Amino acid sequence: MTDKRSAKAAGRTEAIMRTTLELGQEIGYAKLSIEAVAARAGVGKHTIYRRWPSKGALFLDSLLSLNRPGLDYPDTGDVVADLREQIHMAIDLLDRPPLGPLYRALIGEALLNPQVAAALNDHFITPQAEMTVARLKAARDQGQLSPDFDLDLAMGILSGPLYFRALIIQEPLTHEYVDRVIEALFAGMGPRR
Amino acid sequence: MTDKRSAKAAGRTEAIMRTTLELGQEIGYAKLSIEAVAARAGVGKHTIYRRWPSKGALFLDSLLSLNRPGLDYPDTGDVVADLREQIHMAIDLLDRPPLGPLYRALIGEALLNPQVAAALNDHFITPQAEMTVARLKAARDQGQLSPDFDLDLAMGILSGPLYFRALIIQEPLTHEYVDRVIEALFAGMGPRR
Amino acid sequence: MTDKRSAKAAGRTEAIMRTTLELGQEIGYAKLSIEAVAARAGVGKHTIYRRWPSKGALFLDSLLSLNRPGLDYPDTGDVVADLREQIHMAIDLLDRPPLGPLYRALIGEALLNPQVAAALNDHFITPQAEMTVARLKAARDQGQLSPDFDLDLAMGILSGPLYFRALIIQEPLTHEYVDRVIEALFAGMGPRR
Amino acid sequence: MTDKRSAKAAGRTEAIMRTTLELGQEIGYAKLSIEAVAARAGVGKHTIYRRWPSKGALFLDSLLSLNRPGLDYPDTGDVVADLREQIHMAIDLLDRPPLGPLYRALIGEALLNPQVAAALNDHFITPQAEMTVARLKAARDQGQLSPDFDLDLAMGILSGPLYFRALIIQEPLTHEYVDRVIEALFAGMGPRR
DNA sequence: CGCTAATCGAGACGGTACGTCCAGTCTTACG
DNA sequence: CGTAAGACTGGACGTACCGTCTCGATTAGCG
Repeated sequence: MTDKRSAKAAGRTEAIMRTTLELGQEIGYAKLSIEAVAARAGVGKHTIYRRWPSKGALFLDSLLSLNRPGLDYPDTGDVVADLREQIHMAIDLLDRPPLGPLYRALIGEALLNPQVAAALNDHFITPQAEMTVARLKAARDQGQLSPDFDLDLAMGILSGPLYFRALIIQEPLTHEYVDRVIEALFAGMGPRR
Repeated sequence: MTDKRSAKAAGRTEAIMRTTLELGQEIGYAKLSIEAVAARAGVGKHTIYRRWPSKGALFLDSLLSLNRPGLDYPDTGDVVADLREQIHMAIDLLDRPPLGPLYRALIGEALLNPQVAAALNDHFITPQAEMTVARLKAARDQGQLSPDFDLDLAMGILSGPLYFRALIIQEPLTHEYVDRVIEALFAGMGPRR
Repeated sequence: MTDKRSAKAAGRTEAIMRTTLELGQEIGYAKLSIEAVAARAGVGKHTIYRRWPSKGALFLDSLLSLNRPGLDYPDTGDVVADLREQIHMAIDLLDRPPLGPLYRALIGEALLNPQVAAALNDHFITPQAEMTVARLKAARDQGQLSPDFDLDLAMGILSGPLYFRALIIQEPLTHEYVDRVIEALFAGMGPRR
Repeated sequence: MTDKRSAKAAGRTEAIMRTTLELGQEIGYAKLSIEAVAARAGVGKHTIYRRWPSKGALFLDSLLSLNRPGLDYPDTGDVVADLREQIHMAIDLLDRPPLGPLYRALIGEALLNPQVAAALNDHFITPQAEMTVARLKAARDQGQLSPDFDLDLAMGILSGPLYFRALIIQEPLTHEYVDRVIEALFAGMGPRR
């Protein structure tokens, strides 16, 4: 039975993060200000600064507090099908409203602020990547992939094109594009197989 | 015969961009301010706002004014060798100091500011991608690649992992990693070749 | 012919001082804030900080911008009558609303802030005292006072009890009290006249 | 026999006041904060607020806790000598470090805060004035002063110039100046006795 | 002597204002 | 006319204290 103090503080923390997401959706991350979050949440600015060192850190935590569900990787025995399934879900969540624009802004902030980059990696990118790697490793262990299969490289070839298309080219991701990437990853693209 | 006025204006424009890069290297893009650039360049703020609508736009132009050299794609007849050559040069330029951190910040800004994103795409990303696509197309036309070779997909699989590693994972790129990506692109990664 | 820039700036300066006095009368000096003055005057905070280093300095200037009138000393030939006349006017102005409470607060601020104290002395207290001393000196030169009459001491004995009563004892000043002080100054209070 | 509770509480009260004076001397009254006093004294803020309603009240009490000694008026039979003696002592205490600056600040606070003004009057100014008045009254009763001698007026003429010089003009007080005021009080300053 | 109540240190909290920085606009004076 | 200089409004920054409010953890006399 946790103490009442924690209960109250946790409630406030949660309220701040909820308000951050709300405001973030309304006006966008770039125009978001700690001042406005504090005002909307009915909270003193210090209460926010006590918990997070910067707007980016607050925003990161707020986003991470959402996407706990659905991270788990299926393992049906068919590694290709599992990858498709999981990546389809991931892009449906991260590349579409309401989360898509916020996640894009979060990565933008990470590129400007090393602290945020480090936290983002530790709390989201790396765990996510490790799940993919783990699933691939299981497949390799089961003999579905060659013994010298390069797990990290495969992970990069799976994720990279999607991030590139979503963030750099700024075109929406489709399940079809994911499938083509997966296909290419395993089959290669010639010349002359 | 261009008038002297233009000459003077162009000189000023160049001076502003040079100062922007200087300051950007000293204090980082995030802490850069138009105020500071104007002061350092000995220029009125208005003179900057007359030329660029935002810090991001100024920064983009400043960076683009640098890397004109070396964009050209070689065509030795060996598409794999040419890709390696060109991509090695590209990452040497864009993923290492002094340009690396600035380019990273520029992409961060683009993710927060759609105008900058559009301009960055128009003036750098797309032209660069098109050169890769053009080189691949030439190879396809010469029969080195299968007729249904998906040019855009290949370009995404070449660039994506590099951007992913550099920007998201934030690990430095190596020639060896580039080579492994190229290898995988054409050969595929199993299962069972 | 003064330039237009000064005209505009001067107008703003005056508006700020007027607002300061308004707010000062409404909520009192202690609760006055630069923030509130700026908001009410429709002016950026920086515009105030550019002109005055502190709330006290702003308040001092604002008050001094008012009481230019009526400082002049009469000289009817009768030094006692002239002192009465002038001092009555002074206390009517400085010890009664609307100025009284503000002047009291100004002196309070001066006691807490040496910069304000110095400015107050230079711009009000000393000039005022010098006028009294000058009137006394004229009287001495005309033989109405003894040649070794101590001008500064007399000025202190005239002003001191009034300030003491107004500020320390905090009882209102009356013309009658002024008259008794003047009477005592010249006649002495015994023992044995 | 007072209870032990009081003993401990009194110790804490005393510690707070001691800390207040310490900090007041180090950084000045203006920069003093209840927060800082509490931290330095190792005491919760509440413990201070439970005892004093404001910074000014705390400071007043802290100062008053010091100058218990030396308030007593001598009565040697010679009223002039006694006044000199007592006033010399008073200015030596109140117009010189370490107490001088603090006393000055206290009066400044009183001018900004009516509650402090009232408390200062009740606990220091009035008792002190009454002692002077009492000593003068004794002299009058003994026939050393004329029967219609105005006691309050005399007190004002004694104290006023000293406060005026110390607080308004901000020049240090000297025994010699005190003597000249006393001399003028009794003898008057002309014109033509 | 043990128990209820007060007091305490610590410090979180909502709030106000601070003094600074910069954005983006506007004005003036120079060349 | 374009410019350097810089004043201007406005908004947010991150900090400092205010005075209030829990928290447990000591004490306190009272039963």
